[in-house]
Amino acid sequence: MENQGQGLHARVLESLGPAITSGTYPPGSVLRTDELEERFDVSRTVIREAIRVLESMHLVTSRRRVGVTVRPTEEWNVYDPQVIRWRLAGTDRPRQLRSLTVLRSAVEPVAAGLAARHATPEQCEELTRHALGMVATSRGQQLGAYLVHDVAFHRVILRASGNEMFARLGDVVAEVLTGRTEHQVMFTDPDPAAVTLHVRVAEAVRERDAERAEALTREITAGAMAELDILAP
Amino acid sequence: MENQGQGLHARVLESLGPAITSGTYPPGSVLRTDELEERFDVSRTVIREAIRVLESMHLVTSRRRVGVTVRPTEEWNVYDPQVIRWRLAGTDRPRQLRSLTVLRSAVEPVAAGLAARHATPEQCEELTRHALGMVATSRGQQLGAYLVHDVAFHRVILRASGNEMFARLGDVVAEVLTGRTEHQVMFTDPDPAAVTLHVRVAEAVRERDAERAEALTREITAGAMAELDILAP
DNA sequence: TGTGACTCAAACGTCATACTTAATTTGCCG
DNA sequence: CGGCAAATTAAGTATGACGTTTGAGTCACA
Repeated sequence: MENQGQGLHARVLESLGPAITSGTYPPGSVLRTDELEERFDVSRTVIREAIRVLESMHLVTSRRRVGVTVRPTEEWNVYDPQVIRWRLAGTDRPRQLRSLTVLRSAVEPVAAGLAARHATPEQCEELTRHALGMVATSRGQQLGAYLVHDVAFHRVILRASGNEMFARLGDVVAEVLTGRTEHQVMFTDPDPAAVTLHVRVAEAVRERDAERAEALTREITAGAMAELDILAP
Repeated sequence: MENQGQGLHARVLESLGPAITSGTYPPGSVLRTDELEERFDVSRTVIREAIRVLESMHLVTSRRRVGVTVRPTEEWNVYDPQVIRWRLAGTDRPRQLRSLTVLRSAVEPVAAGLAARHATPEQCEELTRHALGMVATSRGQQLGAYLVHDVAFHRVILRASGNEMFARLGDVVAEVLTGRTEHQVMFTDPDPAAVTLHVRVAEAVRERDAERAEALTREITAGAMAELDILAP
């Protein structure tokens, strides 16, 4: 992740954002700028800029005479990568991982189907390389190296789909995969069946078999959901 | 849409945002704050707050000694509702409508399947009501009324899925549906087959038949893609 | 001629303060 | 009791001063 921008306003954000998304300030809570000013020991300017950003994420609204109010959860911009990161780092990480995994299960199969139609030869090669990398690192507690290939594989699929909306979910998928490895502290090696599926998806894309690429990816995401005890849709 | 926030910074945003997303300032362009200050005849405070928001959308980066630089398209937060709205209002609206429709085709069927499992009786009732509303307004140039029911129907599906990520796509779908009606200036009444499909989806959800709800919704989104000449995945 | 360190200035970043605007509360008066 | 007006409060805006980073140009030296 490239985050952690410079500047005081970023520092304030990195404190307020998680505090809001984790429920430290539940919806309806009111913050006052001069209070924050004092708490962070920064000028009004800085606080206001941070507030503006939170406002653009629909985490808060700012109204005269009343203060900065935390908005209800349903209104948050849950697709904002920053918000996703904050929530994954917070208390409802499990819930967050589940909803993101369901999203994956909807998007990735379709993306794989499109990738089979649109992937460039270079992308096919990348795909194969990462799938083989997964095979090579799937045994012997090389979870770190495995994760790198896994993330790269899914990123290529999403990018190769040719749809920019899908492509931008690469970061989200990366977070989910990383989170899964770190969270459940995968002591065991990855499921061999899943590894094989990735290899076969790479094959299907290379052979321009959209149907098969989609179906195989559906199996992968179904596995991911099963891991989190989400009943298959 | 509830937008068009108050305040000067919002006014600046509503001018800069579309200008950037439409390519008036292509990636790599550099803006200087004092130049903007003069152009909009507002204070630095206001400009800086607008810049912070654009920065949080990954539309620009602000660097010392160099100015505010427009970032490459691939890095934009294309899921930000504001950005979506700006792009839909701009020059590459057709391209935008296509990628959003592809996203719909991935998400909505899965959402419908989940809705069949999780929808409350109230939601089932809403669904039926809007489906019947679509039937009632599907003939005789009542496109406005039809659109209202159509949007509401899809919103309920997404919300009833129980997945917050899906639920938040309600606005996006609304934009797409509205855009379709307005853009292609639908003079003709809606396709009767599509109307029927909505009724059947409502039925399937009511009867808790996830498989059927998903399959029927897939037909709906396939139709939407066909309208835009997107080859079926 | 090429390279490296040094200086300078441009542009953003931060602060302090004064003033403006709008919404809520209070309280007066009918 | 009800409605309207004034006071109050907290955010919004403007402005001048100063700090910080960093790109670019310069100059000396090998």
